[in-house]
Amino acid sequence: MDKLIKEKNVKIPLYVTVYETLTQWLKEGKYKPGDKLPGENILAEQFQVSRGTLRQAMLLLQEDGLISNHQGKGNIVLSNQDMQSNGLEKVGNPIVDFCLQPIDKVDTSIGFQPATQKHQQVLKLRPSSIVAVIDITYYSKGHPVGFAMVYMPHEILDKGNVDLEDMDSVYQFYLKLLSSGGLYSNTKLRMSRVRERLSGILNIPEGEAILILEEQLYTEYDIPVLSQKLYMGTDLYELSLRRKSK
Amino acid sequence: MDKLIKEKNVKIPLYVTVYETLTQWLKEGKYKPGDKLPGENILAEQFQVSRGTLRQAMLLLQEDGLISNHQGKGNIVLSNQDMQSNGLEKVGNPIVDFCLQPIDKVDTSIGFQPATQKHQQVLKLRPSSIVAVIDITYYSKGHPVGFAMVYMPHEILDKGNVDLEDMDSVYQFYLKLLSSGGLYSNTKLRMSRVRERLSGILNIPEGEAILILEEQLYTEYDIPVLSQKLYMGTDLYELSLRRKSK
DNA sequence: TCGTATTTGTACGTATGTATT
DNA sequence: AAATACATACGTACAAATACG
Repeated sequence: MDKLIKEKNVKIPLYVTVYETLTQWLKEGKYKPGDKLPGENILAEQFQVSRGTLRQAMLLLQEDGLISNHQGKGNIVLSNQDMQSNGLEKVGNPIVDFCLQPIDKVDTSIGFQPATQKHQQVLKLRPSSIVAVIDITYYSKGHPVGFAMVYMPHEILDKGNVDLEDMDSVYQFYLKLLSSGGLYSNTKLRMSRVRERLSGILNIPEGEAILILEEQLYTEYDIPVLSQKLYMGTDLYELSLRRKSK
Repeated sequence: MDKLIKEKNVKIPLYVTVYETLTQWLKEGKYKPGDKLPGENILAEQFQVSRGTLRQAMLLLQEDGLISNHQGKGNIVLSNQDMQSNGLEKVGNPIVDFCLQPIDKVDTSIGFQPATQKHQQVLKLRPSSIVAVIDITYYSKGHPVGFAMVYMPHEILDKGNVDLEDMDSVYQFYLKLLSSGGLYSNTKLRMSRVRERLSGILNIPEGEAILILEEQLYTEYDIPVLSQKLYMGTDLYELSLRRKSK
């Protein structure tokens, strides 16, 4: 379990390489939106894999929203490939991903405090535990546009071999966590009013509306990794996502 | 294609019934968070299915966030089952689903207009097409809390056998569409300011901030079903969703 | 309209690889 | 080192939806 952030293994399953090839084909336009892909039997033979393996690749393509499968019809290339960007439904860094202006400066600071009762709950900590509080301010063109309050069990930071004196190293660790894979979240999104402290940080008058994203991140092992509150200034953010039917 | 809204077939695949049984077991607490489920071979034998079929059921459980699979370890029951509600990542009716107060009244109206250039694009219509504009106002405790502008190709409504004089019938059709399955969306979420018309409808002063969700819905066949803009009043909404790593 | 061919969906069985305990 | 458990991969067969003559 020492590898919260693990390197990819070199071993790549067959169905993944097939999936990657097919993705490439679609990107190249070898098959265009509306086209029917060759039948699964044919493709399987072309790739020299069994049909089952090929179907695993198809499933990945479908999850990406690249194709649509239908019994009797075939596998059809879909047209909405523009929206391939990382939507909100994927774990990432919304403050950076969805800002309408490029983030060009980041300011990080870190502190430590005993776990509050809420932290004990959502981060599954003991009362004696220490929680790292990472504050991150995001700037665009010299102005603050977003702010993050990240709560992380000290243990996690500890295992990450982070230099707590080097703020850049702390921020990089945070980014690496977010992109490390195998994470999922409980996320809540709402609007609220800017209050005292935030008003100073984001340079927004008190009482103004602001977008708040609050979430807990867990590993695939169900281990809490962090809890964070993200503040995004109005008018500067547009969150995109892909929704699917149940 | 006449069945944009289709009834479920009676035929239920084996792996789905297995999945449903397992879901039931977890709900009943037969296996608790942190527990390891019996091995796949054992479960397969219990259900009298092949291991492959059982694994299809496991995949569904995993997608629901109910279990986590790990090679060599087993299938572990996860703890975050509270958040089983329909998150924003699933197609639904956010104005109703995420309002902190219960919606107790809905006011629907409908009109028709030629497809604008934008509609022609996102709804894939010809210039001569007619678009239905459905306006829906949502009330809670006598006050308007949300507003929807739904644009739908006339064709879709037509196939739905909707009584255009009966506003309740129109709204029910809209709801049925949203829950009909096999849909996906391109969704954008942002904050904006209340302007003239909306100010009157939602009874909010002009210039106030408001949450806007704008999206296009498509069928699994890549056919545009509707384009809509949802307005949700501040402080009254909290959108929850589940994010996953790529 | 009705078969028939095509194509994907479901299900089984088997074997081997790889991670964890 | 060995046992256990999930992951990958192959092959086969039939069912069900669709397309087409």
